[in-house]
Amino acid sequence: MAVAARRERERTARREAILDAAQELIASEGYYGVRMDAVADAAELSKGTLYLYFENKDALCAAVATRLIDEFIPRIEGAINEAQSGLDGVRALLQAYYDQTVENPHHFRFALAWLSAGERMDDSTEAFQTYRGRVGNMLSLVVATLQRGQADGSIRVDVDALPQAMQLWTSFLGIVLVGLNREAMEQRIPVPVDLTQLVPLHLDAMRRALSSEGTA
Amino acid sequence: MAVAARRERERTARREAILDAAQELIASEGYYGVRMDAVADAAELSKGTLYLYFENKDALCAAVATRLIDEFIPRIEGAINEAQSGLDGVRALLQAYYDQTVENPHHFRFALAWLSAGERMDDSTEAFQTYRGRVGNMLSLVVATLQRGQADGSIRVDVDALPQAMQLWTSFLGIVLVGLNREAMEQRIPVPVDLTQLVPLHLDAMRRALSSEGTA
DNA sequence: GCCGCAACTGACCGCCAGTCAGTCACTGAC
DNA sequence: GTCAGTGACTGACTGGCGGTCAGTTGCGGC
Repeated sequence: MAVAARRERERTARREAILDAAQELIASEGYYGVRMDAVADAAELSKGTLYLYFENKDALCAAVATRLIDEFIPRIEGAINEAQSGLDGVRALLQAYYDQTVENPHHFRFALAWLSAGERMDDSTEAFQTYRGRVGNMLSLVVATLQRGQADGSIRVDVDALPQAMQLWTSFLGIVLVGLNREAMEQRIPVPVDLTQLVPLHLDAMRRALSSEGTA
Repeated sequence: MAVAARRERERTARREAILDAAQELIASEGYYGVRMDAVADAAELSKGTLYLYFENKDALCAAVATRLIDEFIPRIEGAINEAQSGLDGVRALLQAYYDQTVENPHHFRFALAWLSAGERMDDSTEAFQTYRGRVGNMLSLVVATLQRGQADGSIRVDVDALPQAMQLWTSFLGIVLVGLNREAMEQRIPVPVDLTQLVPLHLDAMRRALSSEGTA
């Protein structure tokens, strides 16, 4: 059936077109500002059609976030591979993740909405499963980099790589969150502080915490 | 005018009653699940009346969050004061904040919504100003504890206390965020990990990063 | 007894995610 | 050639919720 094959191609093309439209709108309006009507308009479709391709708004957003992660995981891998040691690799990983996220913060905003929404976000859809897989890939990168550092002697070996990776990643979550809204934050928080130092300070702290130097 | 004084008392009492109702509903439904109609019902008022006491939902939530912070800042201060050194004080502060937040996570969820909502949350209201003041108080506690540690020699002196406090606090944000949803997270994240270690691991990392030992 | 004023009410509005009965265009069978 | 079947698509509609405002109520002062 050549027809079925063409239908399938057209279907994925349309899906991509919807994602293009959604991604652009998210870039200009932010996750919270996007309306499904606007996505439909931009994709030159009616709103009902969107729901033939994505189960709901969250699933659509998850698909966009997956795309974004796919774009920048290779760049982060590149940065890690250039590092001289595992410990330097950790620094490179975090810095690359931060730089990428500042450049395009939308995948991060989505992850945050997911984490903080608790039960209110429907994460049972297929698009979400795919997204979760990507999050797993990111974490695997962190674990692998820690293990590399333990193997080459730059990172202390008296902790398990997996929980330590979670600590590393999770603490960085907060740093990125505040770093992203640096300017707004400096006004919002009723304390005069220069947040440009936040990332370097945190990287230093993590280096100290992870370095094999100082371990008996 | 005794009448005016009584009116004033009644007005603040009513405001407190609304806050009571809102706080209870938030505790059972979560910040995202609370509806203004439900608050009005619980307070035995009509919805319109709520808006005579609070400019909008965000302002009401900010007022509830302020209450919650007011309840537990003293307990955190107590924990800090019992610590032997500034470095121990940092540990005590974070641990106390974490324990309090696990017990009643709603102030944290609100802070998170504020931080991640960006421009979409109206933080110009008076209730919000008050709330911001409380956030400032929390941060001041962190700064003071760091300075105490620098004075007593337990914390390294080669960094400024204020930016370091921001690093400390901000990185803890992520830890608390994930720690709060520990069980859900362990299922959600596609990596088998025991998140109960997260907080102790982070406290150890911070101790290493801040300790004066190891500094030239 | 009546006026003024503040508190309060609840029907109503606008916004937006999500739905579904109906239309349209194409395809393959005869 | 035509006609029934099928999948893609449509857009008016629904429901939920934050927020509004014209109208009501009742207390205090005169």
